[in-house]
Amino acid sequence: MGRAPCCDKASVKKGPWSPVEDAKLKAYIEEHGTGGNWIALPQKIGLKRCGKSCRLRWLNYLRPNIKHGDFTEEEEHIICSLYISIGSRWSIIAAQLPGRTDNDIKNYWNTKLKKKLLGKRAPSRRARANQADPYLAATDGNMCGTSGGVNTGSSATAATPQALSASALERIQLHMRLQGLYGAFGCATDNAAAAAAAAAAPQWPKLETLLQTNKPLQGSLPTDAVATTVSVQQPQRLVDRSGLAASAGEAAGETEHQLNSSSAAGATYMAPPGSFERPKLGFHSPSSEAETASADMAPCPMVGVYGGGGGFGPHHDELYDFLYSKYGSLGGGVAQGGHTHIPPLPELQYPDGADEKFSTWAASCDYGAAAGGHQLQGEPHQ
DNA sequence: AAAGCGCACAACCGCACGATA
DNA sequence: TTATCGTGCGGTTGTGCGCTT
Repeated sequence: MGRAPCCDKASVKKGPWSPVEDAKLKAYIEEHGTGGNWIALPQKIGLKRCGKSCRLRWLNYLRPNIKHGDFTEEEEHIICSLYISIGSRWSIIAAQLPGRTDNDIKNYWNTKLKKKLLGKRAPSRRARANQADPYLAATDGNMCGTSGGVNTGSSATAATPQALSASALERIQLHMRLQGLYGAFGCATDNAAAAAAAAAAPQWPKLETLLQTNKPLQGSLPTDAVATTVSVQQPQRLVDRSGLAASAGEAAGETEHQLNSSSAAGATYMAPPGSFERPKLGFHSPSSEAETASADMAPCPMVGVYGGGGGFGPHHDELYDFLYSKYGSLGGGVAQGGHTHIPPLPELQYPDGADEKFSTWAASCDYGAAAGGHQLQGEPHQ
């Protein structure tokens, strides 16, 4: 059974708002409020607009104290941190940036920040219309399904065993880039350089650091967002943005190459010794939050805290499903789900001297590494 | 000069969810 | 309990502008 449309699409005006329409809407709402009914509002004031359109226009452009224009570095930093933590929950991110709207942040992320941090250019829409998704192509269709249509609609779209959303992949890349993981683990051929790169990479602090510099965060995040924010390490050196940007820029090409080439070539996320069971993702309770806050590096909540319902949202589960489906049958691990076609992978090998750093990362990462950690091996594996 | 292209931003679309009758 | 409605959200598309070729 379909839903009735929210308005008569034949009789509503679409497209850009005129100053007259803006003035009407603004004047009415400032005097009467929305009346709790956006659908009825346009009729009341004689606008040939859909109620949803009115709401969007008010929330994004007409309501007081809306900030437009350039984002500050601090804002960029918060967006980046929260994106890594909670994914594309723009409304939650927007709640941390007074005056910014979710739409604004979403656009800013998609058009500027993502490119700045991940160092990749989004394919043009023409290109997107004419060619397969670059990641799909680069990964033999196994790494992620992204471009238009694949992941349309609800954010709760379940990941297929072999598909990873663009958002999830971006978060892995971001996290890895910020952690300097590629320097530490991406290529085992130069351990000294890798260790140096890892040492130079920005570390991730516990929640208080962010709270101290971003007061609105406190008490305003939904439960799961708080949990996730606690669980994921915010960039520690809030002062080190230039370094962050620089390392992001420097690493961009190389990282992209490594990720793509390793993925494309049968890539070796290397399973840790022992089984790879899929732990249940769960909330980080307030009590465990207090517990983790006392640690120098806030540990991953998936370590030992799997209880309860909820979770870290579709992106986390999606990531885990992907990893699980790909490597669940390895190393004597559980073979649920019938993913028996997964080819055997080489034995686990940590690069010399990297195991300590890797386990640190694995313990503090919530991308599915908590069950023992996974490693992106730079050397292609066929 | 003009066509092609990329980018940024505004707006739309469809779905999920909660409230309510 | 179920159908309907309104709202909020995230993903996608449309469009105008500026730069490049």
